[in-house]
Amino acid sequence: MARVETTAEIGEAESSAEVWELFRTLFGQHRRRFLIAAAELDLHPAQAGALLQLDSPLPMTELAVLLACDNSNVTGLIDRLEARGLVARQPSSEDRRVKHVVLTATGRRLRERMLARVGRPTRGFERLSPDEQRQLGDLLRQVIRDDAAA
Amino acid sequence: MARVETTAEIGEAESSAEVWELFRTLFGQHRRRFLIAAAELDLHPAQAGALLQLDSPLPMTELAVLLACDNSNVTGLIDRLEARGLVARQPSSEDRRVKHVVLTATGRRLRERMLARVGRPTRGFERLSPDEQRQLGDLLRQVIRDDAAA
DNA sequence: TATTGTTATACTCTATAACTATA
DNA sequence: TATAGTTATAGAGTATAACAATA
Repeated sequence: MARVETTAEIGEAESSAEVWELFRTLFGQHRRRFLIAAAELDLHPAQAGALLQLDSPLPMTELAVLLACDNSNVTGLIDRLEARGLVARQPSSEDRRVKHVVLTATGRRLRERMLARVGRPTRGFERLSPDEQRQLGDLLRQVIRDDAAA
Repeated sequence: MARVETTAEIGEAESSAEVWELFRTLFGQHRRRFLIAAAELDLHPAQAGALLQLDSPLPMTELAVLLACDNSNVTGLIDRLEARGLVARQPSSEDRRVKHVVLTATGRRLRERMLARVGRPTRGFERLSPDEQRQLGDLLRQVIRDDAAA
């Protein structure tokens, strides 16, 4: 394995733009894995995305926010998942306008198969030492926290 | 701002699965930003994705690989981008079966507008100290390298 | 009045299979 | 024979606008 010089060793400053490019590279690779995994399970990308979001029941509107699509799309999307027996609509008892989308047992199994493909760390992450895992974890938590800060 | 205890301070081991979950969180946020940015520029997600890939000219087939979709989809996708004057088909001089997709001046400008929305680091990344930038950069390069290792 | 979810419409995406041109 | 790209087709995704039921 070739030794890779770090920016620290070279003495150059690492810009946030450079780090962002590395992230975009990983994003792209993950997106391709996601699309391939969805196709293997006969799910369209949006369907696979919805299934992954449904860790717990969600109102239609919240699903639309998470999928970053219009409310009206969710109706058809859930119609088709429902027709395949993967989800069910559960009217809310608090607000009769709201319907919660819930995974069926079949839906949960399919979600698990999807997670087996995209929910596990890649080799690159697994090969990090315990100390590096901790470093990376701390840095990512910091990024997520500061991204969320209004 | 509340102080956040790190795993190091707590003394627990950080698993690669935990780190992967943090990455998936960031991936979801980035995907939503991407979809919103594409909609703002009147681009369908696949069109925006293609534009971003076209930093340099690419054969149709390679674009299909990068977009993780069937070859036949790229034909229609590029048809529509071409109809909007964003890209052009350039027959290869080496292999007359191959066509390279090239951005027009208009296409480049639109790509730049897209990059202005998703090609810049988020606040969380910008707020990392120079030392943290270097740490994160080194860790991500290591992950990308080991992911790529056959 | 505002919000949740649906419907109707028009256009785009996506995979499959069959095809043409070139290698 | 194999590969690059296209065409045709069918089903799904997507935004917009208009709508009913509920808040």
